[in-house]
Amino acid sequence: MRRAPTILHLDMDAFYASVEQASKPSLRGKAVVVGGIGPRGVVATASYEARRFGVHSAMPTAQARRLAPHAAYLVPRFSLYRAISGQVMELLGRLSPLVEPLSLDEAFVDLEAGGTAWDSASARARGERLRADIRAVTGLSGSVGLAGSKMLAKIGSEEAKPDGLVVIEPGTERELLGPMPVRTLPGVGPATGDHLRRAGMTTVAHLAEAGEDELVRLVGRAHGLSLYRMALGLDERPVVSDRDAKSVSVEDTFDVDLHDRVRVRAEVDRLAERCVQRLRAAGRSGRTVVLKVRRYDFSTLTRSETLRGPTDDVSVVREAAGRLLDAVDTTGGVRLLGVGVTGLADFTQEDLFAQAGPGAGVDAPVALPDEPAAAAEPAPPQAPPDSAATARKERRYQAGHDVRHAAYGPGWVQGSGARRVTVRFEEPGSPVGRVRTFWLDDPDLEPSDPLPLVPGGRREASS
DNA sequence: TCTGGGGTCCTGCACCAA
DNA sequence: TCTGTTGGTGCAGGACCC
Repeated sequence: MRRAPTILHLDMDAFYASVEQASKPSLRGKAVVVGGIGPRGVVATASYEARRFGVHSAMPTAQARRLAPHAAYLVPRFSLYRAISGQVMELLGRLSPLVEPLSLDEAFVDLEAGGTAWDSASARARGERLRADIRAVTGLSGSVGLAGSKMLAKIGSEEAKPDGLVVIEPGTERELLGPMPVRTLPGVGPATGDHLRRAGMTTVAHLAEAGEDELVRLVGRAHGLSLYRMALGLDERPVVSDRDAKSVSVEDTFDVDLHDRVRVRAEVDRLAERCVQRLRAAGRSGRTVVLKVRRYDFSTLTRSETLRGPTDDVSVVREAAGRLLDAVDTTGGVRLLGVGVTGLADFTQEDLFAQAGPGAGVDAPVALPDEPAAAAEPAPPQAPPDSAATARKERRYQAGHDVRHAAYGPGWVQGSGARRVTVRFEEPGSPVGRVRTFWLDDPDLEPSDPLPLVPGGRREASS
């Protein structure tokens, strides 16, 4: 535990929803829900306006629609979020070489390692400057926590939300943590929280009082030891940049359960191909192939097979996934399928050995399927790419995505159906725009790339 | 109400070899 | 040779995170 609050945690406020509000003037101040909009979709992010109706992340979208029927429901645009995240991460990189991204909208920064803060006052000044720079460059707000450890910095940014900054002064940790619910601590989710509650522990102070031995007895060795230290406010985990991925996987939930075994096998093949594409794009190979099956009753099982050496050969992964599927009973229906690869390496052994299974190994390289560019990013959960013949056609105009009309200019899809698409013509810097409806095959209308949120691309931030 | 997608880490068990 | 121990590896499942 360091003596100055020089670990910074940044958390962008309702990130996906805020990006959508920034790029669509008509949605500012309105309830916006971003996530899967199909029958089995869940909410990824809700704007603060939508949260007032009780909508929150991970809630089934169908339930959100009942709570907030008038909200705007939009499909995520990951390529845009990634681009904006890149701008934010670049600002963090100016503060320190030690930046640890946790996701597109969250990161830790070690200010001391960057020599940009050494005490409470300098850390606070850096944090406020960062928030101003993020606003100038992206037009969005982020909340900042500053403390002597990662755990407390994260708790600080949570307290600071929305659009604030909180410094937790070293020495005040136990007093601050004591009354907080156990769920505040990282690693305590619903199951552990319930477990602890049944043992009579509902606050962090209860955990500190219980002692190490009791916590180890309750939740296991590794978890118990770390839980006890966290409860005392002790957290020595360093900020680590450049973490290597340990696995690559893809999965799809189907709008309707699959019963046809041939179809299930075809989906597994397709997922294996997508998985290998991602693997290759990352320049990696993997040794263990994992098949995931979620059945009609939501019971989930995984089966894995370890090869003799790492591979990035699509036929090897496909064959292994197929063998794993052969050993799984899918009667009753399949809700989700996934294929993943773990045991990642930077080389392959395909040239050295023929891998297990007929048809695999040292034969000619197998061409990857010719997928559209959009396949490089996660498929929206509500629309597995070929879940229905109609999906391909309608996917051209997903709710929230950008379009351009030859006469009316840039806009975004407000909705589509009955062979028509409704577009609102506005852009980040414009006033609220007007709505017009077109035929799906209108030649003057086409999908387009997102426009920058801050007019003129980006402004230079202070350094 | 009816539960996404992409990950990480831990635990327990089986098996094998020294 | 048999038995018990220990440690590594593979596998499956669970919990958690964003």
